[in-house]
Amino acid sequence: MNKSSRFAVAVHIMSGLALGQITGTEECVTSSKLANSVNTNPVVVRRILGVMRNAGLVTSIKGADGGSTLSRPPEQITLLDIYRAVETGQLFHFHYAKPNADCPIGCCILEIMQRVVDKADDAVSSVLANYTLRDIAEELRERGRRRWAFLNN
Amino acid sequence: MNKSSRFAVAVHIMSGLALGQITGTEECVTSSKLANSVNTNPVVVRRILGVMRNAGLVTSIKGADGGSTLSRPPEQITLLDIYRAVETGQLFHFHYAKPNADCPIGCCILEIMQRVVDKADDAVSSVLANYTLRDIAEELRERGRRRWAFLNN
DNA sequence: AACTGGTGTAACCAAGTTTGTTACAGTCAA
DNA sequence: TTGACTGTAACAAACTTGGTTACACCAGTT
Repeated sequence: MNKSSRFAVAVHIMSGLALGQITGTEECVTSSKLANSVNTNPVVVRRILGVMRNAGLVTSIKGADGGSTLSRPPEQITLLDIYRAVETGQLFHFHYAKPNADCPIGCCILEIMQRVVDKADDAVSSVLANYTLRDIAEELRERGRRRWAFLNN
Repeated sequence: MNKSSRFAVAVHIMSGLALGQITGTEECVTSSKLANSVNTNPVVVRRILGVMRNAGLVTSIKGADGGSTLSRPPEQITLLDIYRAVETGQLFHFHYAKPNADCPIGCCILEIMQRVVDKADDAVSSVLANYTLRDIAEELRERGRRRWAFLNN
């Protein structure tokens, strides 16, 4: 499958924005802070933020005290939105040289497989559509609380 | 997602074996013929056949008049079997540097995402499990018949 | 016994992808 | 004007993928 971690990193970043928002601690987060959380370079974060921005999921503010925020409330952004923004193309790839059309398999197999792939894509989409950024941010907050409680015992 | 076409090529190859089997025209197919249908190099086909063989889906015969056959009847091989054989690892990858654990997001996000990815994996698996090689080979045969009829009109 | 047409597998290359990095121009608030 | 940001280009290193050549081995056929 996808050897890219972009989706995971994008979810991480977006969860960070959502968490800052629902806790009211930070509405506008810099790429540096996000990069520190993800453990990568700020440019990598900005690259992904750019994709989110193009998809209308994120708004960025330039200049000092700049940073990024979610364009919509976190309950209105699903993992499917992020997935669609970050992953182009379908789940499986057919990009090898076109099969031999003069052959009972080559002539039709791609068409048949396309139906299967479409169904698989749909299945993944409906799973991802079930999770909103609010769900994830709430869970992160809850876990944070428990962690904090544990440290104070 | 996966930028590899291995799954599609593997399904193509296995469908070829299945079609030869249900039509009774060829029980044992050479990598050359398969490569001609896929439109690639025989070594590429043999590479994938090797994976299928390791998964117990295919039996190969060496020497002149050699080739490969399905190890089980085509109705007992699903696209999920092929997928599992050919694709290692899960649907989405987390392989970037481990997130910052001293952070309310970094500490927990991977665990949360893992649950999502598992569900997505399951969803894809149940779609793929619905298709057997017999289904596909029958459809190829049917299409072949129609094609033939059209040409003879 | 030699030939022929297959398999299995290693080695290599070119192309593409992905991530990290540096560099730099632009923007905005203090 | 300075400082802290963003956006983006350019580049490199690592890895993956697919195609190719090469070659040892194997089993019928002659």
